[in-house]
Amino acid sequence: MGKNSEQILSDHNVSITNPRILVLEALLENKGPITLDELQAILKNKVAKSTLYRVLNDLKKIDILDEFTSPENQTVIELVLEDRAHHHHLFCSDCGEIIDVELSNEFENFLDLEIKKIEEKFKFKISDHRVEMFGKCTDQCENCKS
Amino acid sequence: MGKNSEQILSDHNVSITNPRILVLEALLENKGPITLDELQAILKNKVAKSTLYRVLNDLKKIDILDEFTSPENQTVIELVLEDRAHHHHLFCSDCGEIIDVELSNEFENFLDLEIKKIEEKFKFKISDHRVEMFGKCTDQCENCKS
DNA sequence: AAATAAATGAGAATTATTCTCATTTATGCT
DNA sequence: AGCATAAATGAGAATAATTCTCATTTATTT
Repeated sequence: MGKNSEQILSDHNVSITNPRILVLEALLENKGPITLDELQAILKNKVAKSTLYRVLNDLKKIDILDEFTSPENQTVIELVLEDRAHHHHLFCSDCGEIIDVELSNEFENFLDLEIKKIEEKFKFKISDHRVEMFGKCTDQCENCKS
Repeated sequence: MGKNSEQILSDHNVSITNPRILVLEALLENKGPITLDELQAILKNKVAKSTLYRVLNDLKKIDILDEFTSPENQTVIELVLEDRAHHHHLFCSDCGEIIDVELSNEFENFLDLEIKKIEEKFKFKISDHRVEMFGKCTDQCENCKS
């Protein structure tokens, strides 16, 4: 099984505190992206709202938290540990579900070539990229059943 | 030269009003993505803030406005007229510049194949996608010179 | 040109996020 | 283990972003 939250914190030289542990545990348990609203609901009465924002910023600073915005303009966060493979996201506009997706190595190689071309054309140094896909899940999804 | 703003509005069956024209003209003039802050600055004293938000929502409803969030969490908007080629975005973390990028047909075809695989695997119907690239522009950029 | 429906401006209300500061908790040292 | 110090937290105030309200103005239809 994966690292526990205290391990993660000490690995990154930040102090081990209860709110940080609670946030990390919630994110580890969820496995995958989660909206800020959902996380707040999970941690209600356990972590003060201001502290939650602070902890999330702390995790961003030590580079283990990815934050992005859903097509519905919801803030979405996701733990990115070293062992997580590079991946992308799939959004369902019906139920709001966000799914981690891995694309083939073949594809990623092709994209890397494209990126080299872009770097030359625009005199850029590109350090990262993200592919987002938008659509609807059909019927097998928990959320859509409701 | 491209369509004028009144044309665009009537093409989409929405009434032609001054605030809408001003917003469209600002977006047409800018050509490319613009942050909400920048747009607000351009339209200060010309369009009320509440009206600006409303107009942007109107444009989204008629599907000619794309909104997304920069890595710095800035709201970014961009006019998407029918004649705009499908494209992606390149973000500079130094100066905040956002550049429209077109990727090769070859690449888009490859990506479409990948997307078909994803659709099967996750039982999704994918209607759109977006590739975002993050990096730094080197030295030729207006903003970075300052 | 009048009647009706829709859009606007101004600011209030709401929501999201950051900040302040007194108190609590973690860490390093002995 | 126990103290001293620095860091983190909770609660709510402050700020920023967005939506809402409603009286007035502007478009549209006839």
